[in-house]
Amino acid sequence: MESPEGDRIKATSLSTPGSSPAVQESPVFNFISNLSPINSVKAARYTQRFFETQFPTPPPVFRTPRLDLQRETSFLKSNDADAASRGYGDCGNRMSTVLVPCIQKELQSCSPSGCVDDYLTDPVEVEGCSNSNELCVQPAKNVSKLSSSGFNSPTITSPKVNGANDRNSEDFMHMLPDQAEEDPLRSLALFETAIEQRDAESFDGSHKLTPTEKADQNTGTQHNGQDGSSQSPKNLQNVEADKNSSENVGPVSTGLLKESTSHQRGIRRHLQFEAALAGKCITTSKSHSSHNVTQESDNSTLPASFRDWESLIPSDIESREVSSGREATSSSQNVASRLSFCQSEFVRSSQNEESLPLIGPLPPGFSLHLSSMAELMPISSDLMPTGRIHDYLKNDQLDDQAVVGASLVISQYTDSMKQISDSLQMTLSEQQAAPCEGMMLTSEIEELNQGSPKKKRQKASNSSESEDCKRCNCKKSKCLKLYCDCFAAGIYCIDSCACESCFNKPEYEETVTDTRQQIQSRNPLAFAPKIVGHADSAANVVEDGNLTTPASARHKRGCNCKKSKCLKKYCECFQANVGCSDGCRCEGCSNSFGRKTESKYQKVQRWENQSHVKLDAAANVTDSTKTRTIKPFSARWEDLPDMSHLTPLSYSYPEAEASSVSPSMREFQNVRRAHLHQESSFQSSVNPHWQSPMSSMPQFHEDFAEHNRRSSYCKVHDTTKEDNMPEIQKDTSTPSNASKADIPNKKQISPPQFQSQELRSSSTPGGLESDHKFSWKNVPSFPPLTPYSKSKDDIGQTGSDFKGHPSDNR
DNA sequence: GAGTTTGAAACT
DNA sequence: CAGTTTCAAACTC
Repeated sequence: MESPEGDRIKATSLSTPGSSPAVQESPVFNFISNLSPINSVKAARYTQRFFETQFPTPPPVFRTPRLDLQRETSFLKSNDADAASRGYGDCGNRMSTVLVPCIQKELQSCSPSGCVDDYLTDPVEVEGCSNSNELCVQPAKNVSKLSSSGFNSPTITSPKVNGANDRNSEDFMHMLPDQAEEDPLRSLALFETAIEQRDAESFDGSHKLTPTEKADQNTGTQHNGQDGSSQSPKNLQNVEADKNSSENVGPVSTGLLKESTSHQRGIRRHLQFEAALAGKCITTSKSHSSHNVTQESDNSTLPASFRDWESLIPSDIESREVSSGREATSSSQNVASRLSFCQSEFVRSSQNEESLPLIGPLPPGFSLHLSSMAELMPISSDLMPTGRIHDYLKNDQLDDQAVVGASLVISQYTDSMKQISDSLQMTLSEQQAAPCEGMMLTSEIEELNQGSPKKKRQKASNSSESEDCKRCNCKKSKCLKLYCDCFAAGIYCIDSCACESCFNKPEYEETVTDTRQQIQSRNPLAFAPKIVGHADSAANVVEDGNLTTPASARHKRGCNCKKSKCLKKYCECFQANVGCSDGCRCEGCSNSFGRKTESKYQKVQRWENQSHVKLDAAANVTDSTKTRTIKPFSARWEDLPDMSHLTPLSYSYPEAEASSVSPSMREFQNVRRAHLHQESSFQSSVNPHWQSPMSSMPQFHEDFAEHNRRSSYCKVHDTTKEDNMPEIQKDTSTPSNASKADIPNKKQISPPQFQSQELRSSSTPGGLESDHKFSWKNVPSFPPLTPYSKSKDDIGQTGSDFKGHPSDNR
């Protein structure tokens, strides 16, 4: 555990020449810092530098393959594609870039508060540190989770404690912030001691854990080789390794770690996205003054579940939490409450602020994909009283006025903290386990968690959002195969899942990662969205008064339905509310959202024409051919809205209609949905939760919003994906033989107008011959599978299927 | 709620 | 690559 401390200290001193100015040494500053997480910045900074000096290359957690980046981006793109890229694959670059201004700021202002501000705005600097310091482990884990959606990042299982968690530090930390207010002198002394020891030992702690982490990872690797197929996941052993390593760190924290680490991690995993949103919530609502200030300050009691975001605020609070496992554990539910609360707050606020990306309530388990959102969320230092304190303390003006002013700020700070803490705790029971829009009550949640899997499932099915808030029910796959919807979606299973022997949990992160890697090795796009949609296809064109909404979204590989005729949810295309394409191998396709081939569409047209004939016999000749002549462009899905008035049904959203109509009616409505989706100018399958930057046309925003209100935010597996299809995938050129879409291809740029045409053609699966000229040339995701593009007529399909009375075609 | 059907995923 | 098996969701009764 010997470390080249001298070198590191040198490096540290170089980067922070003014690390100990008069301000920091002053009692006033100590006291103030004692009441705020300012001091943590110092530790984090040290660890960051330690990392920088010790490891020239970024930690392996940054080695997220581009594919994963795409996947992650698919979830983030809706918010901010650029930000997403910054938050993920470019995190290393980002780190390097943000570090410079941060250090510059430090040089400009040696005040810790200033540093806090810097850290709050440059969270990635913390992330760059992947080593053992508590303040760095969390960021590292955060990064790990960022890439864990790809499950590619090695698990950083190092304990969340280090040498910095010495007795004095812990005592000092425990005082914050309430006790400090009551006993400033003691806190002052403890703080000074803690600072001194941290300065001297933070490197030791980091150094201590570095080999431990390595050993830990090696242990995991060995286990991987030993029991790749073992029933007990290797992560279990890693967990043990964690504990062992933690014991090496320090006796004070080890026991507490054992108590809390597992639980905290589990909770944290489930709340990652919420934590991210919480961070964003704070950012968003920074103008809301005390409320948000308290949210931020309330971190002092937040357990690990919140630290993913909290890591952006490097603070002794973290180590305090770790050292106080009891506190962390007991408050974990509060965290969930707070986070959920903040999530909803954020959603509301984000919807009111144009500058913010539109994010709806997110499904639970988004952790793997959205944990990186925290990185995208600049944290305002305005929320922290440190900035205001800094105003008092800057220029080393430590006169009485400064002391009084700073004390006032601190007092307000602590008061608001308490208030918000109370208010947030009230939301706990309602928000904690209500993954989908908080619709489940605490009693329901408890019942759900206590009951059997079936009971869980039943409960879930009874909940109002159950239809969309899908939870797996895996029995044998251990939720480690694509059979598992959660796993396939890149999310962890949650309590509401009814799965058995589930390993798709944060505790088995490494197992999940390895499994995922294996699957990806077989199929690099196995975790890519199955539904690819061109959001910009929303550029509906009004042709001849008809809205030509291309059903751009398609199943990437296409379905292979044989008996369901693509009219049931067995069909992935139908399930995703997308039409079948020529890439589908389905037989007897009657997908109401769009059939595979043209012939079926012509039958629809015939049906439409027949309807016209019936209603307007005087104007139209009964000959359907003549009808087509009258309306030459009617052979398009876009024209289907015209016949909406001929149908006895009024459109209702799928979720609303599903439960209130008979099966036969439902299928008929499915048919109607095919064109009503066009009517609504957007496919329902287009992700209502994550607005793609590509969907820039304003008229669709309302559609999105409306759909957003009506549909659950938990449709992770189908609809969420398509709109979030990474640009690189959306525009990816796929060889014609890449029917399995296994090969990511180079980006192909096509003229907008051409794409529009192409998309239009895609909206008419099985469109007219004239439409085939587009031939998916630039829609590589749906390669023309000519062998399967045989006419539906050959299959013997009848137009009656589309008339909405297929009832049960089996 | 149990059993059946279905098609994707996994396996050979 | 094709055929088979496994699996979990969808569906039916």
